[in-house]
Amino acid sequence: MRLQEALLAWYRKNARPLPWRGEKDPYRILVSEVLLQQTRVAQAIPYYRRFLARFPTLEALRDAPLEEVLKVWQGAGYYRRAENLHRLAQAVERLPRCFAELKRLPGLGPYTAAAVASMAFGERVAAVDGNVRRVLARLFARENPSPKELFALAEGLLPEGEDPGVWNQALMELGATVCLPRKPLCPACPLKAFCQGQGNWERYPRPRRREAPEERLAALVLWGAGGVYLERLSGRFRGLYGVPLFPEEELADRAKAFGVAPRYLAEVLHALTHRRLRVKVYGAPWEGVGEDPKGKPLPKLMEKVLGKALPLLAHAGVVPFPHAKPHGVEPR
DNA sequence: AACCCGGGGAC
DNA sequence: GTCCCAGGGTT
Repeated sequence: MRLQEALLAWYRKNARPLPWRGEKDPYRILVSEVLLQQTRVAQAIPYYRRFLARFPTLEALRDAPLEEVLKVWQGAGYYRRAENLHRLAQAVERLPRCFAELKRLPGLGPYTAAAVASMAFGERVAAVDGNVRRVLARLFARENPSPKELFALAEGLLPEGEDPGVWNQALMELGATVCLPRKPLCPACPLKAFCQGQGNWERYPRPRRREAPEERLAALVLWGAGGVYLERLSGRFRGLYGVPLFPEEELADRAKAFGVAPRYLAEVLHALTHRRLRVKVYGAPWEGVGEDPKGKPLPKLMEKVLGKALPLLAHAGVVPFPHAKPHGVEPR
């Protein structure tokens, strides 16, 4: 048990003071864990505060319209998380108290269910996130450990008679602050005496790279009375709002469907992890009634698209919104 | 187990 | 540009 004591002693001294540290309210723990899915701590913190200020309880979240939930989530990314959280609030009266049942809730996989079960309810279950995966891969010198193997290794490390929630957090904290992906601080590591990957950290876990293929899209900015045409997006960015976005080759069909003759305005590049989006932005005056995009939850890509299109449309003689001033984009 | 999905930001 | 973040879901 010396390894456990070493890590816990280190954690007590070095744990970062995060807003959810020591939190016992299961709902608040749930919100923090969902926000932290594939999201860095520093980015999640302001959303955590904002979300709980607006939706302090499961009931408050349940009674809120989805659009408002998305609005609070705007900018955090992975908007399905917000949808799932909202669905979850409407599906259960209160949060289930064990890992197996938590895992059945929408948006809760093995990691989040284990995190909530251990931190909120003290269940003795290992939470394996990206940090823990890296720590364990190095500690046990595994190049490509499977989720099953990682879970078994993590279970084996769970200390007796200690708070499993604290232990899980300690392991993650080590990965987040010492056992770093690129430049691990091995000399400062409390587990260096136990680490089988010492000196070969770059082998564990073996990095696997995937190429991000390019996707060619077109966006159509239609300017009518009162603003631009916005629709609820489906597929990518599902749940948020934006101008029509579609494969480039569909431009003619879409323009015809709207009865407009679009002209090319600009090109926007947007990189996701697995795709590089190359978006040609087209604009056209439009007969319909548009909206002010300011009040809608928009993904970053749409902010880029509108940021380029609106000043150019203004230049083309369409009346812009007061706030849609050209910011740095000079029309030519 | 393998693969797909997806926003953002640090570097 | 690359990498990966306190992953989830489907096949």
